[in-house]
Amino acid sequence: MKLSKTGLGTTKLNNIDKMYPAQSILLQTGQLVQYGAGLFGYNTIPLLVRRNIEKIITETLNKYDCIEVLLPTLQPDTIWKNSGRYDHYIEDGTMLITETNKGTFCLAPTGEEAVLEFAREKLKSYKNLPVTYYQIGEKYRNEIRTRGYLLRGKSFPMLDAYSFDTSEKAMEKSYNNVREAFLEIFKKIGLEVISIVADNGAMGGKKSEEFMLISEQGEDKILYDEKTKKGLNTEILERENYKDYLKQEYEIEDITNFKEIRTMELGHIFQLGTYYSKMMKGTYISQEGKEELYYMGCYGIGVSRTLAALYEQNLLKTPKGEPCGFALPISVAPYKVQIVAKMDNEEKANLATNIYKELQKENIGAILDDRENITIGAKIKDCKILGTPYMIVIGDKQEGSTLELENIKTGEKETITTKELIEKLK
RNA sequence: CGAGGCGUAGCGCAGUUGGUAGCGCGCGUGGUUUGGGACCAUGAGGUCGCAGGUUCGAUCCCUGUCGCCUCGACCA
Repeated sequence: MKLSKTGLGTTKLNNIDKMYPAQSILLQTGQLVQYGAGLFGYNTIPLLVRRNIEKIITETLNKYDCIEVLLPTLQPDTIWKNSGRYDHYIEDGTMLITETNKGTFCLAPTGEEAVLEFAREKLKSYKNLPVTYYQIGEKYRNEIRTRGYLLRGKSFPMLDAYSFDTSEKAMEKSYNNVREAFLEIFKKIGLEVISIVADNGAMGGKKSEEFMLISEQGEDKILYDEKTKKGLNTEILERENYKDYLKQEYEIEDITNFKEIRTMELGHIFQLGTYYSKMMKGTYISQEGKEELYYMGCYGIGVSRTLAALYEQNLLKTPKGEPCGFALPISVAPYKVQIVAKMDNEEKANLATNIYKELQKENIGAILDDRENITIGAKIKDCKILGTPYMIVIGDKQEGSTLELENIKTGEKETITTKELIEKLK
């Protein structure tokens, strides 16, 4: 990507939001644009980071034998009336609807109804099971109160997955399969996420766990024990028989050593049992020729929330402690290296352009800062604002074709040839 | 939905004890610059969120309303 073609100018940061500094920088620099509470437009780099997160999700889930599908986000109201959730979601204002002369349509806040419609078409026999479907799609929730910009919005991309099984035991197996996949996904993205006991709601079903990132910016309060790495959402304590629940399902007997910390919920998984399949008549024919209900599980990852968490976690600060940008992990950074060059010097401009072309040839994402009439100092600062992990400066100090590569996060510098650079970033 | 805060130029903010507005950054033009956000000159850009009321006159006072942010409640 050539910076001169992106429409991005330089922006001096000022008065950064203390609560969410990284997102504040994204907004000030035009990388995110806010349209209203919980409604955002994405400029190119955050969008590509988001795609990379989605790519990690899909590749990992595929590896774990999950099947990618796409369900409509605009759905006829009938499927919500069939499940019995229509009135509930309308009353509490969560679901957005559109009235037309052909009936009422719902913007889906979640996908259980739609996926059951989908499953019924094909999963008619025990021979078709088990199956775990998943999709990444925009979800719409008219949140009463949005929070933390991307952390809780009204329109947001979410990964939602649903497993279909013939028995409780099989459901548990599918659940654990997705659970493993989720842990792998967060690890690949570069976020240290813990899984903790969550409330499984009024829906019945046995287990439910949340994938939490420990962060003061989070809105959840959990009790966590660092030694055993076990934790639970404090909402559990409101249940009558929480002690039995913790003991039976999670082998947690004593929580006196657990400390209260704040976290961001990035993922949530549930064993649903037959709750939805009963309500929506989701059945298959068993080996004995009988009609039986699906055992279901459902699983979600908030993609935009994960994106926001990623930026916030990789915030850079000046020596004085002022936020000044971020350096994204190489696994999700769409552009690995930024080439900052003195473009008014033909020799240096050519060197920069050649490196850029070589990297392109090797399919390594690179940014060439070819904007004219911007001082090199400003370009160097801009590198931090875009989140590029590595930087090459071709300026007055440049001699020959040996390059100086700087790791933006650590500030470490090394001299390197173009060949070595390609090897390193491949 | 309860409580608090804030709406003034693209962004961040001043300000007017009532006489229709400024600063920094950014943006345009000309020139000098170019290694950790350069400088000079010059220029453009605002129904002071919206609607009523009080007043000779309201961005400022009053009432209402909308929007945004935070705390709480809520959160498949």
